Amino acid sequence: MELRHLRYFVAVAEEGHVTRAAERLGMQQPPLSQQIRALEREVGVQLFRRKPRGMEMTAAGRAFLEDARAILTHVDHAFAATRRTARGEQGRIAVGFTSSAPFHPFVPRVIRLFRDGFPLVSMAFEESGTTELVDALRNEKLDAAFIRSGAPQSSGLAVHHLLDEEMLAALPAAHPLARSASKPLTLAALSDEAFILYRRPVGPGLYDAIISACREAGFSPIVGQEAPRILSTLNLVAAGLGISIVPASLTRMQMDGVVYRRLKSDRKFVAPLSLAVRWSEPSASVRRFVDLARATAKTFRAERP
Amino acid sequence: MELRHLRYFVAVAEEGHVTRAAERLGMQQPPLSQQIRALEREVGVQLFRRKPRGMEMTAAGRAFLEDARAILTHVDHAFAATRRTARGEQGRIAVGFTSSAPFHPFVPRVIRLFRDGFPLVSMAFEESGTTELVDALRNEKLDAAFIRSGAPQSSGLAVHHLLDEEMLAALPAAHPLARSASKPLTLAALSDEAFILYRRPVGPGLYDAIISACREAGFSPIVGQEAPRILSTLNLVAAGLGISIVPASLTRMQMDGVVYRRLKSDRKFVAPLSLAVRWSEPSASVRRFVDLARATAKTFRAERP
DNA sequence: CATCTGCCATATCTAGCAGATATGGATTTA
DNA sequence: TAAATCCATATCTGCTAGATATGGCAGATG
Repeated sequence: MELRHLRYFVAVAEEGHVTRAAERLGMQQPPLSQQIRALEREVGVQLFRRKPRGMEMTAAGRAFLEDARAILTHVDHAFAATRRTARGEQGRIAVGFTSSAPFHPFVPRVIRLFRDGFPLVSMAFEESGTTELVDALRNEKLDAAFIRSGAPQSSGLAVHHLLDEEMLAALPAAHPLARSASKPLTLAALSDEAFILYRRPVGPGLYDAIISACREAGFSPIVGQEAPRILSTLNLVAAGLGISIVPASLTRMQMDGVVYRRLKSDRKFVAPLSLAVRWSEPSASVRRFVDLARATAKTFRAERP
Repeated sequence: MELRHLRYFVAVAEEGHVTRAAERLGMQQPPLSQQIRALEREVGVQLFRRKPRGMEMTAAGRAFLEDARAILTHVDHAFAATRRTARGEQGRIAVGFTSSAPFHPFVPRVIRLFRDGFPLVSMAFEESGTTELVDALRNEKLDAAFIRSGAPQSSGLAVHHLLDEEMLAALPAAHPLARSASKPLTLAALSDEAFILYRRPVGPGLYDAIISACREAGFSPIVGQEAPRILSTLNLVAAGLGISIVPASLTRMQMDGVVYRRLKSDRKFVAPLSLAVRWSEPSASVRRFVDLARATAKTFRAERP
């Protein structure tokens, strides 16, 4: 039993006439007659009554016609869906991001654009620290992740740098350095402060960037507290336990008791935002997502140099 | 593209290994490899990644696997459903009956037995006069009908006699002849009465039977009223406009103002109940229904001779 | 490092069968 | 009654699915 039997059966059922059905199928009547017979023998049921002027379906034939049509339609739909999947227009993508990434208007913008462009691709989201995201990528639990690392030393992953975000000092509102609103601070001015930093094993990217920048400014920062999430960091600053250095997009978070200050340094002090994916054979949907993110980043950077 | 391509694809997808899938399918590895290639060429999508130790599905391949499985399952179900239809275990049957037929316990019993025995056969019901039922049978609107005729002269129909039902006189409660409860009436005793009869074009079976019996008793009945339905007949009797002769099962209808009397005659005065179907190629479900009705009638007659 | 094993791909051959062609039988139409 | 219509059966032929032979590559083993 093959699909051609179903195609032949449907044609004869719809025409009610073997010769006309054969024309429609582009073949001769006798073999079509024989194929219908073969089908009846295989099902073990008489599907048609032969009349002097055509064929009339039995009740069993009518029941089979419904199924035959549905099956042939399903085959067409299966082909189409498979092609859409291959083109990245359909499928599933699991995206992760660090806790600071969603504050940046870029990330929601990429997600919106992707959803608008590929409505048949279902998206799942996960928020975690960088280390966990990298593991999840490796384990194929996630397909892509927005992270704050410039270039983690992770084999099997491709990290696409998207953009850099200015880093600001986050100070307690009552801090003396919080008063001069218009003058950027030097890092050196913070050398005696207790720093509240994002926990390194969770977010190595930001941690390392801050340490490195302070080293370059001539001091090793006093780490007073480590916080498990970016929001905990700001909470501790608001409580007056110390200062921190955070990506500028965190200012979108109206946090009482925290004042943000720009930083002046010899080299632009920025936090990178990158998209990490596995090197090994990304699906077409993932490739589409990466391409869109990179194109959007390019546009974003052009809009605000 | 044929079903065998789907069968081959599913086997390879499930085994993740061409050689093992070929064994499972009872063929050699090279032609299976070629057929998978042919399928990929036809869909225009890479469904597998070839690895040194087996095959790994792409995202498109995974999408296609779901569809392929569903299609193959649907084919199996289509065969099974078609066979069930041919055996009369599935399908549809439209049954009609005259307005007096459902009062007989036999009819609901047949319907219940059929429903219990063939739950996959859907049933539709229609109530009408005999003439209309016969037309509907001819027009293939109905598949079977319970009628009151013994043997209508209708070409193309087969009429299966099921059982006979005693006829009773239906009298107004205040009628003088209503008083002697235990003695059967002779038909001759009703010769001066106005008869209320079921309209002949609607129900020729009962009408003719009554006229014929009266003729045999030596008189021609005075037809005072004709009624369109059996219930109308009893309503007019209750109103005192005349008497009627009705099948005994009508006594199950508790009608105020009507008294039923048995009739005494030289020949048993009965109303037949028959099942009519088309001669031409009844579906298996209809054949099943007829067989069940006849077998049930035989049982019924044995229970009450 | 060389050799072996495992596994898929390509090439060639052969048998089976789908479709073409010829013919026949039954019914309907003119 | 003859011709037309329409499905069925028989025979033939070309195509392709599957069998067989062989090759290439990667990984495992000694």
